[in-house]
Amino acid sequence: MQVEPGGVVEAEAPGGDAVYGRLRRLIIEGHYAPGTRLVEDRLARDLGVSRTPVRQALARVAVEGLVQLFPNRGAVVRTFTHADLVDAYDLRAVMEGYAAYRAAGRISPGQLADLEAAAAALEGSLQQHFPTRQAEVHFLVEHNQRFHNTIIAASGNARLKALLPVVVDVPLQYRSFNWYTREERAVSNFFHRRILQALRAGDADRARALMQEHIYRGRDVLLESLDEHATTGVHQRSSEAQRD
Amino acid sequence: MQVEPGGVVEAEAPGGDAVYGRLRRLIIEGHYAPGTRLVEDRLARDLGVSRTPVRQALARVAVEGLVQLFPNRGAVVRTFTHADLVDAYDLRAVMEGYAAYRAAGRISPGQLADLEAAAAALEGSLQQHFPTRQAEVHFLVEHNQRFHNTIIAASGNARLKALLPVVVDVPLQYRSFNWYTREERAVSNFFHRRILQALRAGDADRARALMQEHIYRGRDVLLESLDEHATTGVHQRSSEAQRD
DNA sequence: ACCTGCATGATTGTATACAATCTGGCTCGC
DNA sequence: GCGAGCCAGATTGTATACAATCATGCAGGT
Repeated sequence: MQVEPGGVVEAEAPGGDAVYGRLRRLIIEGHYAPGTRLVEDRLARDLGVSRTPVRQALARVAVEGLVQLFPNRGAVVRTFTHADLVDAYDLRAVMEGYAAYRAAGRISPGQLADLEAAAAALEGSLQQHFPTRQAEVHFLVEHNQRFHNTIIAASGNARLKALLPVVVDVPLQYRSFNWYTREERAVSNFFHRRILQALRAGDADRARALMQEHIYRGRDVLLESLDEHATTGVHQRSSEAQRD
Repeated sequence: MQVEPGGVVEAEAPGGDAVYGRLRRLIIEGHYAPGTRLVEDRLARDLGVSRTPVRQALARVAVEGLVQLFPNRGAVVRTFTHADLVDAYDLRAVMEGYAAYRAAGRISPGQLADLEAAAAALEGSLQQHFPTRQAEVHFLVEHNQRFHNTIIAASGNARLKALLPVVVDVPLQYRSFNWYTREERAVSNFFHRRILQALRAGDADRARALMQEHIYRGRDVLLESLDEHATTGVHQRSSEAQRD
């Protein structure tokens, strides 16, 4: 979540450099596929700057876990094994479940309205026509993030808000499978509505349970899709770097 | 936790630079107090390297949240408000509670022995004499980390293991208050024993409950101590912006 | 007296040059 | 024919120089 132009992790951290945000976005959106070797010189040319800010940005995304750094041997876009994805989603379920639990007692009317709007946008998108598949995924990701981010913000725990992007921001390439079928999207919308309802009622336990199930469902769909396609370089050996 | 010389956050990331680990340690151990402005040139001289690796390291600790970066105005060691500490400990309770829950079904005999040893070391330290207060705190921190890290490792969730240091690694300055009184240390040891017992029995729910209470207790003691001392720049509102 | 605007010093952001290290293939010796 | 050691290319790690940006203090006008 939170992949804004100045896309930052720590709630505030506005700066450092814009290169960081650009690189982060490129990785998350899949322009550099998992397993790709990131040579500093090449990135520098791609981004139109020198190696210095590139190195900076690489160090930062490495802390987030989006790339792996090998001493004296450079950076590689992190590949996620099956187990990695399971771990990430399990953890996310715990953390966002906790966020929903806390949000139940604190969420403001304005935030409830935001949730309502995001849920409605996602529902409306089922009838909407998009020029490209990519545009559609972008739309879905954006409003889905809005929904989840609003709940996280409503939890009132700044640390949680700052930390969750690191858990959630897995390359889009993986996540896009979540909405592969219309049926799955309908199920997802169903959970959004139920979560919203629980938050309105102030039912913390139920909000958590629903959120956790919502996330677990996302995990299962993702893993099934990956197993079917079996491409996408999920189990790709890191030694094999794609040149372009 | 995990403040080893090569101290890294991502489980693997061995390199990048050693400067990162050193800077990280300096901040965590309180050599640079919260609120201190970190001028690159000065750090470079302190660490005996040029500004380049220092910048690198600053970017990384900023992602972790140990320092705040202000564009064109440099870095400042992060100050923790009362609310920040509450948030961090709440989150830690959730995450480590989850770790304990999972560990209950998976922990190995070897890991149980490690826990036993760490708990025994902490208990023995009550009768032990230390040359300085600092040496004592170091000993306590080390074995306490060993205890907690073992459980986290036993949880079998790599992502959790990689992420927790970011939540837990708050400047030592704050944490050292946790063991201010002998009584508090005894209580802490009591919980270690009970947690160990629950893990041995494979009682996941109980392990989680005990771990959470253990952490909440740590939080309370810390906050009370801080309120009493009221020094330490906790509520320090330096010129820089508070969080949202 | 106070506010505005500029000059100056300090500090960050970027680029480039060079040293250290690794990878891969080749030769030489067995 | 085959393996150990070395040489060359590529790439990372570090240092230094320079440009861009910001804070501060002072002067001058209203």
